Amino acid sequence: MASIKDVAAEAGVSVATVSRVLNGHPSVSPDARTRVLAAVEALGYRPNAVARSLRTAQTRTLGLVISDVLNPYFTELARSVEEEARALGYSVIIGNADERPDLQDHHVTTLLDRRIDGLLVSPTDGGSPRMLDAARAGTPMVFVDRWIPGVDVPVVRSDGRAAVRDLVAHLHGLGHRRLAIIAGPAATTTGRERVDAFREALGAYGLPLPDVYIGQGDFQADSGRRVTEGFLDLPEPPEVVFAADNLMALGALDAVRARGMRVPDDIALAAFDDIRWFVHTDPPITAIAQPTGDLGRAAVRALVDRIEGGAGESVTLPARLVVRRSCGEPASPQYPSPSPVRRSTP
Amino acid sequence: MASIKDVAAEAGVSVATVSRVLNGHPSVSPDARTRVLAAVEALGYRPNAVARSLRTAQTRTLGLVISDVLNPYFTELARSVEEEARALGYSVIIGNADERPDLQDHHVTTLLDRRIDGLLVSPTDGGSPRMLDAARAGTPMVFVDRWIPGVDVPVVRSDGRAAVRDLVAHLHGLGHRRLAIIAGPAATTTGRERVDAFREALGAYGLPLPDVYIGQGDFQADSGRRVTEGFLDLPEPPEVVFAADNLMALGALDAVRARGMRVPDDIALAAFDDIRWFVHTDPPITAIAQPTGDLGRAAVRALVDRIEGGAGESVTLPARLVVRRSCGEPASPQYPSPSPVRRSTP
DNA sequence: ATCCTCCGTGTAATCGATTCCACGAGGAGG
DNA sequence: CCTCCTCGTGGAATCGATTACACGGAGGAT
Repeated sequence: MASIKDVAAEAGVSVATVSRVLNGHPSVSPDARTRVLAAVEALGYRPNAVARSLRTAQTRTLGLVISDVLNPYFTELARSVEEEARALGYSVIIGNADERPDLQDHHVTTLLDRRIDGLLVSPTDGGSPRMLDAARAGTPMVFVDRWIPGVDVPVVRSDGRAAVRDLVAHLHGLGHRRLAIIAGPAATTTGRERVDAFREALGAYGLPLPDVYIGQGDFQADSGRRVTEGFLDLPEPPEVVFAADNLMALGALDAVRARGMRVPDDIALAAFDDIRWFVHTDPPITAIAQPTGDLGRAAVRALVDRIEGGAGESVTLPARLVVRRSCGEPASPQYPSPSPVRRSTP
Repeated sequence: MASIKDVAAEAGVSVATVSRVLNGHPSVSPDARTRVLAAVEALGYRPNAVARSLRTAQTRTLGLVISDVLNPYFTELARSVEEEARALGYSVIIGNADERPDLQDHHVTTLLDRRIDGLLVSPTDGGSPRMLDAARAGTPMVFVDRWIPGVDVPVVRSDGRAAVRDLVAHLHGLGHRRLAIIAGPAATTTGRERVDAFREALGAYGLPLPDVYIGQGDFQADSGRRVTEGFLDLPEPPEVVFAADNLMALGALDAVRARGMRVPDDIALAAFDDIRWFVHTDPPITAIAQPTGDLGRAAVRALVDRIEGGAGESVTLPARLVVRRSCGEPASPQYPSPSPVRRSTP
């Protein structure tokens, strides 16, 4: 593959001049510029990004470590991240942690070894040593969706509290009183927060959230299935199951169906994270939708800001409830469904 | 960040010795080895992959350019590719083309600029100049899922012909005679092949595939919606719609529902590419499933083989029909459904 | 005792870019 | 006519690794 030397030889100038032409420096004569450009064209030359990165100590690359690519929420996040990064002149390398701390560590390490300019992380656990070291060492970093308390890194996330209150209001209005939740891993902030928000919202109606109605999941479909089976085996099973992510909702649906029971007649179902398929499931699933695209874009902007010496501001965006039929018929009798319940923040 | 020089200074040896320890060369005294390792530990040193790549002219990185990350089929493919690559000591950088030739070109270019060791592509179109140049220049390359005829590059894909025949047999057995297809872009091999296979299978039953029953889609949900609306507006609408990918099936479902019609009573639906949600849609969707994970793994093995000087063999794996309820009740009366129709290749 | 062979180690070249510095030519100003 | 800038350009250092080559010392063979 042609190098800058070949171009210089072909154009009859020095490598310095070639470099100047390629980087748009002003002091190059029109003549030299033309000859260099012609040589570049003739040789099909493309600058070696590896060499350039070594010299300039920047890669114009962002690392994104997500918890699970198979989760549509994260795929969408990844897509918006790449899009915004591209618009700002950066590339993105994605590392998929599959909810496994060891894999997360592996990806953080490889990304750091590649000297990415900044790191976007949705941590799977309390924080791997490698990640904390990097944060402390000053690697530009931003947490997205999930974060690690006590680490001084900007966080871009969405706040589901209001939406969870709306959901509980909706469920209470439908007459449901025994509500259960399939929680995410306690090591993640989203795992804990969604339970807290749910408990708090229930409290406002004087409803308890007994321990047996808190199932421990891991954001994967299988755990949703397992936990739901446990709920159904209870002497007094819940009337509603709220899954803390879309994959666990899928598992819950599997479990309910395997018993020959029906949603919402026998048991109601709601989920955190809205996905396109929820419109077409049987029945359509009521869910809390995050502004995923906005989250991804905001995260990239915060990170690039940090890279360029800024502070990198934390951002919190509201989630919203999307009512469908999986919790019982909404007030308005027939499809198309009424405008979703929304809480107007005063 | 500490460099190899710092480690050398700390350990009281030369950089050559440090490098030898790090790369496991035999001629290093136990004493030197210990001191180097201690220095590495003390400084938290990690080798700079950029510098290493420049010197060795290899990055131990594979590029994967896929057509659409939001399509679960490709996410699953990407996941299995990364998994296998990791097992073989490679990293993967994913480029999402969003079915846009210009974006595909952008990613191929950036990946090549980074001097990835090999490229895995699922081409969006007839082949961008950049890609063809790379193939001709000898960049190790493997096509996966889709390919470009006439280019001398191994292809790893699945053959859906047998499964399509099974599908048509199933549909014919259910009494359907007017079958339509939502095709993918004609520029892609999968776009053309699925139509051909469908036509051929219909031919075996003496059924025609009139042009009005071939809708032109682009593998995105919107096109599925649009094409289906067109079908429903026909004086004689089809009894079955076969979508050439899962996103167009989603669009078709949207369109049918918007008309207040029902699947399969008013119109039957089948899709290419099975996804987990198809079990829970209303109704569960009959689909042709590709062995996605195997495809991804085989593609990586073929590519790494090429990188290491081998020939890189093409691989074709069979797809299979998964019968659900979206085309009408299957022979056996009640859920759980009977074993899927399968064609035993003689 | 001499010579040859390893073995462990260091010096320096190298990969492909960027960029500081120096230099020569040419124009402007005194 | 001499001096001083400016401009375009080239030479060479540099980034952080790997690795060919040279070298000194130890040990074995003769």
